[in-house]
Amino acid sequence: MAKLTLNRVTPNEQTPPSSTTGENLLAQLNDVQREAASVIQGPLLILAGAGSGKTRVLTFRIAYMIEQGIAPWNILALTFTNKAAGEMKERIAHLVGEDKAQRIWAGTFHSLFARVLRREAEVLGYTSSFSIYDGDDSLSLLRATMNTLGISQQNFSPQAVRGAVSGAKNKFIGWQEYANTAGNVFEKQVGLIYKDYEKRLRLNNAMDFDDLLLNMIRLLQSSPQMLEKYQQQFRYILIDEYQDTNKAQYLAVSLLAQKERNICVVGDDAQSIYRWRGADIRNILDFERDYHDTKVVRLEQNYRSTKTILEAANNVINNNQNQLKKALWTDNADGETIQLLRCRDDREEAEQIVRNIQTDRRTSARDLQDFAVLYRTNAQSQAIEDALRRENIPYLIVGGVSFYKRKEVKDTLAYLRVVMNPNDGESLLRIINEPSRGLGKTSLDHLIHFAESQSAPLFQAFAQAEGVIGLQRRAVTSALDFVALITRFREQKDVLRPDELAKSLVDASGLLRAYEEDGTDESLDRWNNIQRVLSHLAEYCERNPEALLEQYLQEISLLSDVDEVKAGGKHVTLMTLHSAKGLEYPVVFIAGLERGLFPFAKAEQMQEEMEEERRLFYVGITRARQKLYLSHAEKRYRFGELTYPMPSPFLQEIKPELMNNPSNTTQNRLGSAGSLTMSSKSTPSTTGINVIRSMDDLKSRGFQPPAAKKTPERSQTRTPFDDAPRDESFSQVPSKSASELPRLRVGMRVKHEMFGVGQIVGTSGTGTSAQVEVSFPQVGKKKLMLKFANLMVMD
DNA sequence: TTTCTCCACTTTTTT
DNA sequence: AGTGGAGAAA
Repeated sequence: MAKLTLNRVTPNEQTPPSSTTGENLLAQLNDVQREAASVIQGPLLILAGAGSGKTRVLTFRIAYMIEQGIAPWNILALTFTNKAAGEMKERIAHLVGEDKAQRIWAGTFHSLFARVLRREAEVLGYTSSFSIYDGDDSLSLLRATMNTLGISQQNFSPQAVRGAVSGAKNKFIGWQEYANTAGNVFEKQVGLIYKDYEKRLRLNNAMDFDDLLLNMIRLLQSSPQMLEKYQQQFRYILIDEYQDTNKAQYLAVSLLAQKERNICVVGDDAQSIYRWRGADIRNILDFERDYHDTKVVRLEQNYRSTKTILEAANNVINNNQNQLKKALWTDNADGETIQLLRCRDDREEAEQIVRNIQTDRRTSARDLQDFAVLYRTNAQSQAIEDALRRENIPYLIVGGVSFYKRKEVKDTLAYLRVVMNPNDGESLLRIINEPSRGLGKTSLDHLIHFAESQSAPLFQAFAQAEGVIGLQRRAVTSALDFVALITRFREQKDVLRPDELAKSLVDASGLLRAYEEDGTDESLDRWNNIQRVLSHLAEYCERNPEALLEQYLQEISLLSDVDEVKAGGKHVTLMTLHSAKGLEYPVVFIAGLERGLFPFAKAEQMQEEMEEERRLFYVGITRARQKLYLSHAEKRYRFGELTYPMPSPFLQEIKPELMNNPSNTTQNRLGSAGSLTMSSKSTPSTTGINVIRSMDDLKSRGFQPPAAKKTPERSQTRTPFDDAPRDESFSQVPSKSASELPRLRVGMRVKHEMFGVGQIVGTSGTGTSAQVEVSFPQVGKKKLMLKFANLMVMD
C-alpha cells in the first residue's frame, strides 16, 4: 500500500509554505471561496448554494492540499456520482498533474468502499470476488426468499419489502433489531424476510448496494487495528452533496474521521432530494454539533443563473418551513423572463418544447448541447423523444432503460459473475436456462431444495447432482454439463485476458448462438448488444491492461445513470430532475408541472414530502443559466389512462412578473377556477397546499362531483376541476377510475367514514371492480367496493 | 418440460 | 402501455 511520506501541515501553522503555485491557485477564488479552499485542517462545513462555485472550490481545495504536501492517496473525496469524481480528478490534473490526480481516492461511497472491501473481504467472511447485487438482483432474491417462507407476493409487494429492508439497512438497523421492533403485520413479515435475505446474500457471497456501506462500517469496527489502518489511510476526507447522505454513510465517515478530524463536508439543505432513499438531512444540520470546533463557510454568491431565474428559485424555496436561512444572490444580468408553456396534452407539450428549441437555436448562438429537458418521471421522456425524433434532432436520455439493464446484457454479465463467483446463486438462476438447458422448474426446485437442506450454495447442489433425489437422468446430465462449463472457464480465468475469456464464454455457453438461430429482428438486436458488451470490455482491457474481471464487473454494477453522459456531444439532453443534480445548462425546460405529477400525488398529503418535492423543483430551476421554460399539459396519459391534471401549485409560488404573459396563463386560470384549491387567500396555508375538508366544502365552492363514467366528449367542456381534487382527510371522492384508487394490501390499516379504523384482511378483483375485506373492531368484517368505500390509508 | 397466453403490476425519484 | 410472471395446455 501507499507509503506515508509527506510534509504534514499542522493546524497551528501561521505562515503557509511559500508555494507560489499554491498562492496562484487561491488567487483565482473569491474571498469566501478562498477560505473554504484553504482551511484544510479540522472540521469544515461549507454551505454552498446552487451555482456558487462549489465544484470549483472543491477542486482547488484538493489541488491546494496536494501543493501543501499532502499525499494524494491520503485524500478521500466522496461524490454523488462517479462522473462527478472523474470530472473533479480531471480538473485537479490540470492543476497538479495527471499522476498525482489519479492517486486521489475520489468516487462514490459505494465504489470506493467496494474497493476497500475487495481488499479486506476475508475479514468479513466474503471472498474477494464477491458479487454486487443491484436493485433488480436483490428484488429477485427477495422474491425467492418470500417463496420459501411461503409469504404471498400478492399481499406483500416485493418492492415494498425491498424498500423496507433497504430503509432499515440505510439506518444501520439489522434484522434482529428490525424484527424486535416490528409493529404491524407487514413489518413482522419483513422481519422474517430480512433475516433470510441476509443469510442468502452471505451464501451467495454477494453484497447489495446497502451492504457496501454496512460492511464498511463492520470492517472498521472489526478491530482497532483495522480502524487505525483506514484512519491513517484517509486522513483528509471531503464529502460532496452532504445533505443527501444517509445514516450508514454518516457512521462510516464518522469512524474514519474521528481520529484526524480533517473532515470537510459540502452541502445545501435546499437541495436535499433523496430523503425517500434514506438520506437524512440531520447529517448536515447537526454537523456543527458533532464537531464542536467546526468552521462554517457560506457560499452565497451565485455565478450560474440570471437574476430572474435565481429570484424564481428563491420564491419557490421560501415556501418551505424547514430550512436553513440563506441569502443567495447574483451579480449576473436580469436575463430573460421565464417562459410558461401551457399545452393541451403531453404530445403538444413535447412539440412546444421542440419548437422552442428550434427557434432559440436560430435566434441565438446556442446549439443542441445547450438544452436540457427535465421531468419528474422517466415515463415522461417518451413523448418528448417522439417529438425530437420527428424533427430529426439528436438527443440523449440519461437513465431510463439503461443499456446495462437489458436482459441479454445482464445475462452476459451474469455468466461472467458465475465464473468469478460460482456461489452467486442469483446469477446462476438467471442464466441456467439462457439458452435453454432442459432444466425446468421441477428440476430446479429439486436442486434448490437440496442446496437449502445442506445450507450450501446452489452451485454445489449442481456439482453433486447425482446425489439429488428425484432428479431425472437428463437433468443430472445438464447440471453436470453446466458445472463442467463453468469449471473449465474458472481454470482459465487467471490465464486468459478478461475480454478473451468473455468472448469464448458467450460462445461456449451457446448464448450467442441461440439469438443467432432465432434470427428475428429483436434477437438480432440482442445479439448486437452482446457484441457491444464484448467490445466495451475489450476496450476496458486495453485501457487497463492489469485490470481484473472483478473490477470491470464492479464498475458496471456501480455505474450510475449520469455516469454514462458524455460531454461535448451535439444533442439535447433529457433526464429526470433527480439525475440533473449537480449539472447546469444554458436553457432548461421543466416539463409536466401538474398537480399529481409534480408535486407527485402522494406527497400532497404530507408536508415533509411536499417540501422535498419543492426542493426538487428548486434544484430543477437552478440548473438553468440563462433561460428557463416551465410547461404543463391539460390532458395527459398516465398509466394508460387519460387524466386532466391541474397546473402545479408550484407555478403560483413564482412571482407573476418573472413569467411571460401572466394574464392569460396560470395566474388567470388559477385565479378563477383555482380559488378552490390553490389560492392562498381562501385557505391560508403555510405549505402552499390548500386544504379541502369535506365534500360539502367542495360543493360550496362550486365543485361538482364527476359522474361515474367518463365520456371522451366531455373533455371539450370540462374544467380541470372535473377531475376530483384530493381531499385531505379522504384520499378519494366516490366512484373513481382504476388508476385513482389507492393500492391496498392485506395488513394495511384503513379508515372508513362510518366504521372507523380497521385492518384489511383480504382483497379481490382489480381495477374499478376491486373489493376489499376489512376487519373493523366494532362492526366485524365487511366487504367493500373500493370505488365507493372512500377509504383512507392510515400508515 | 416447455411454451404460450393471460393477467397483474408498474411509475417517482437511484447508488 | 409494456413487461414480466404465473398458470395452463401441448
